[in-house]
Amino acid sequence: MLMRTAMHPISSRQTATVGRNGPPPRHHASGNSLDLMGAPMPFARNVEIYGEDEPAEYLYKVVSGAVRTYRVLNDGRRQIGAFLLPGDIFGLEAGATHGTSAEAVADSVVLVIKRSAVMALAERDPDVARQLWTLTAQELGRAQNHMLLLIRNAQERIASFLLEMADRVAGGNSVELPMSRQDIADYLGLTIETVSRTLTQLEAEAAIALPTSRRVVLRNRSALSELNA
Amino acid sequence: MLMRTAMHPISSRQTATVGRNGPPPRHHASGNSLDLMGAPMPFARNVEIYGEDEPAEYLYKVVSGAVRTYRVLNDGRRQIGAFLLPGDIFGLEAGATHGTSAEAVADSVVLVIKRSAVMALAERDPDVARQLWTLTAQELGRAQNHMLLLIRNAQERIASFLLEMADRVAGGNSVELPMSRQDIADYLGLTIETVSRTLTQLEAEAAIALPTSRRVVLRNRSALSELNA
DNA sequence: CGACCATTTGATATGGATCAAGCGATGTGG
DNA sequence: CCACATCGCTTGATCCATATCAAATGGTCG
Repeated sequence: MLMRTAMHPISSRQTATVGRNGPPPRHHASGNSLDLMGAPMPFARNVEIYGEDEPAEYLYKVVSGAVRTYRVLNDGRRQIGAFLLPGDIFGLEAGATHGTSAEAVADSVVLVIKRSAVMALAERDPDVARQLWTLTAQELGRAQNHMLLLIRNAQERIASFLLEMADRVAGGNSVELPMSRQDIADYLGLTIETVSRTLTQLEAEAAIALPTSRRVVLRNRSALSELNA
Repeated sequence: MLMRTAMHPISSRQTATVGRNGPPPRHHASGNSLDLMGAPMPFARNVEIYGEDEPAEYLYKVVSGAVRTYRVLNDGRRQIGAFLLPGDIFGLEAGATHGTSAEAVADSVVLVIKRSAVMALAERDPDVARQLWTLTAQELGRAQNHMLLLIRNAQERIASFLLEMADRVAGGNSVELPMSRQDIADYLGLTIETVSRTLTQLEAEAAIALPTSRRVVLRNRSALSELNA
């Protein structure tokens, strides 16, 4: 059983992790307590932002583009745990090292925030501590939902994915997907072929339209919601 | 696709949730900062400890027996997210409500701890706050591992499960499983038949022995570890 | 002993993986 | 600016792991 999956592509070679190149220049960004003192940093498509088991020196917030976090099995099978979209925070760890790897799905800009600064703040301010905890708890909730997703059939997984993306991207019923079919497959625990076929099938059933391969129009949300169970 | 699964059994009727019956009498238990002020409470096999979306008034620590946390899809499919064994803490939420349901797998004793007390403590003591966060982060790590599990084949899932249980139960190579085949199936995203067949198959391959259906002897850990990938 | 429940085993069906080829868009070098 | 190589996606044919349906076995409790 060796389901084809992206065998962590070019990324491992063209790594551009912050930690290795030294910290980015400081920069002030006003906003919520966790938006403090971050430096915006560009990452090209498929470039690694951090690797599993690397020391968690920074945490991150997506400004533009999209990011995937994932883990890889010995034999190369990849499970994408989350897609992060603008506004989403990622790479926040309670422990010393990252539990997943992260890569830019498309050309992206990411706010890079020093973990030590936030941790020091949390030490003194219970509200900040609570926010950190809450962020981790939300990620846990997402992970638990994702487990439920992985026991459903292909149509249900795709429907769920499309509804999720439509809700998060906020463009009404028309969504421009930032990720490839392979990314979707590795997020949903399916093969690229099954993803493609299922999308075609949903189009045939008039649940969606596919003007281009990356653009999806939800034509019948309630049909998708029923699949979403 | 309606994979048979335990349709949340008797439990919903014979609920014995703490919140509904009023708090248990106070009782002092010495130990780590989170072991404070808990009252031991017995739960019979298959009895609900708390339900999804119920207010999280208490957190819990297994004293003896075993507990399962799970979520259920509309159509009844159940995904067990974790088995909790003696020493494990569960039901700790950053938000106001529980994200999963919890039931006793076998007759169990559980330490019931008032959440408000712990929260108040965390407000003043950054170390306690950090511990709460760390506990949630560990659960997140488990959930991420579990997602990886769910994309593997049946043999790999079973092998991984057996190694996990053997490590946690700490009885050398011989493990008495507290849970039924149905529980295992719902934990691994398989059917009860596939679980049974795969165990039989591993026994035929001399990787394990099954003196009784609940007792598993690991005869060849390295064979199992290879499957564990 | 008999009823019940959990587990195993057998036979068959099927959803999604695998293997393979074609197609359209995008980018590159001549 | 066009021809060609490349890449991502779709479609087709077939296979296989696991689900499903069904029955037998075994262990437990009254």
